[in-house]
Amino acid sequence: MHAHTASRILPSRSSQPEVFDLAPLQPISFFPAGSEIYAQGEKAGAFYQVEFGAVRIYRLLADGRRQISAFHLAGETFGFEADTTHHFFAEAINGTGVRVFRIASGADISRQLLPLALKGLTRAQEHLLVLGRQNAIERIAAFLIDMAERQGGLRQVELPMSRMDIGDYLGLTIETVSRVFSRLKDKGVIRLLSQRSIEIVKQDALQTMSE
Amino acid sequence: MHAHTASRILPSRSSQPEVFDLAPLQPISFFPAGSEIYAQGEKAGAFYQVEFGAVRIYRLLADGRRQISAFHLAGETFGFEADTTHHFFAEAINGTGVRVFRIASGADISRQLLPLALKGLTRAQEHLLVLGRQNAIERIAAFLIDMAERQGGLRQVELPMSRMDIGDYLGLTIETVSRVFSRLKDKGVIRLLSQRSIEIVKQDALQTMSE
DNA sequence: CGGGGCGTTGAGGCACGTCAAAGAGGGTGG
DNA sequence: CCACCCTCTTTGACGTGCCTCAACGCCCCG
Repeated sequence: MHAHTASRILPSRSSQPEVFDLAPLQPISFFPAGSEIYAQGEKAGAFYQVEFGAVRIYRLLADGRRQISAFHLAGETFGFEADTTHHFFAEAINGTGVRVFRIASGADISRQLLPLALKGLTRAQEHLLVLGRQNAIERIAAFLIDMAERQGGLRQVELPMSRMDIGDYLGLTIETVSRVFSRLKDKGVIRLLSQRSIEIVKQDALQTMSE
Repeated sequence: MHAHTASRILPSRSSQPEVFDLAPLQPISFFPAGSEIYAQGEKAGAFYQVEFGAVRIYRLLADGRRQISAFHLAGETFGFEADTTHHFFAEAINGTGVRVFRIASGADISRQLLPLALKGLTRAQEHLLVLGRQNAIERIAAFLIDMAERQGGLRQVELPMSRMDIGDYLGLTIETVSRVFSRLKDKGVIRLLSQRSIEIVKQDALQTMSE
């Protein structure tokens, strides 16, 4: 874990701020783009709250195939594990500020953690439906709607991650992701403002496609 | 919820028995094959421990496509939710005995529930890798290994669910499931003892295929 | 012994993956 | 400030693994 502690506190864009009373003034660690926050097999014992930036949680197969199980944006919490070992990798996608909450041995924070764990469980199970039973257009539509909701439901949505990340999250190749984006653009459902920023033009059409 | 309370307590085949001290003597409810334990949208407020039989947790798309997010065998616990509403359906696959633990309002059982929620979260995230990045043979191999481990690691594995259930769990059609079973049989990796019972002949080959 | 659900097998099609090449940003150094 | 370069993205042509549609087989239970 190679983190630089930030000298000043940067503002959080959190849409759902979560406060933990066990340690009110944790310092913020800064992780450069692409840097590792923790690795699979590493000892766990903390949890993390994104202050700014974005994080990807993933797992690898021996031949390099990658599945991103979750993205975490500003305000969201991640990193708690079933046992004392991390089962996944966590990396900063862009320059990312993370508040690290070390769990003091003996401390019981199950009350705070349980709702977060349950929310994560529901999210993961819903994502199973996407990966198991939806086609490429439906996957992208569901992804865009989810990203829009997590950014406050605005029409303009920032995508902090690459096409490769999106593909590895949705179980698709970068080419398929790119082609579906183009098809949605041609249909007038979305506009590509820049490579990492889209505008949802026809919210209802997108909603219909995601079902 | 149409359950018949069992008149006698049947033995659990649990490999990982879990005991909750909040209510030591819950009665067992019996659910016939195919019956609903709870439905999506229903009010939550309990959790469930399988005594015997098997349960499927699933979600539906509007057009009937189904994704089973988890199977629960004897000894396993399910049914806790992030908010007060169920996000999934739960059905008995075969005749199934379930111990229902109602959560008294105000009671704090987060200490007991958190490890279960975290284990479920890890399981779901690992299943995401299977659905997102593995092909049909790898999915079936991983499924059989998982079922074998959960039944004590024996060579003979009981599959309480239909091919359709397996397909809806692995994101495959029944035909593909059946074809992969046949290919594994032809290769001598497994033997089909009956439709719902297989023997793992080459454990190591199966392990290799699942990676 | 007969019916019905579940499972298996085959033939053909299609959605997505693979391979390849060109295009678009954006970051850096001159 | 601009030009270059590197990486990411887009687009096209083609291949293939799984799905779809169809028929048959096998249990299991009456």
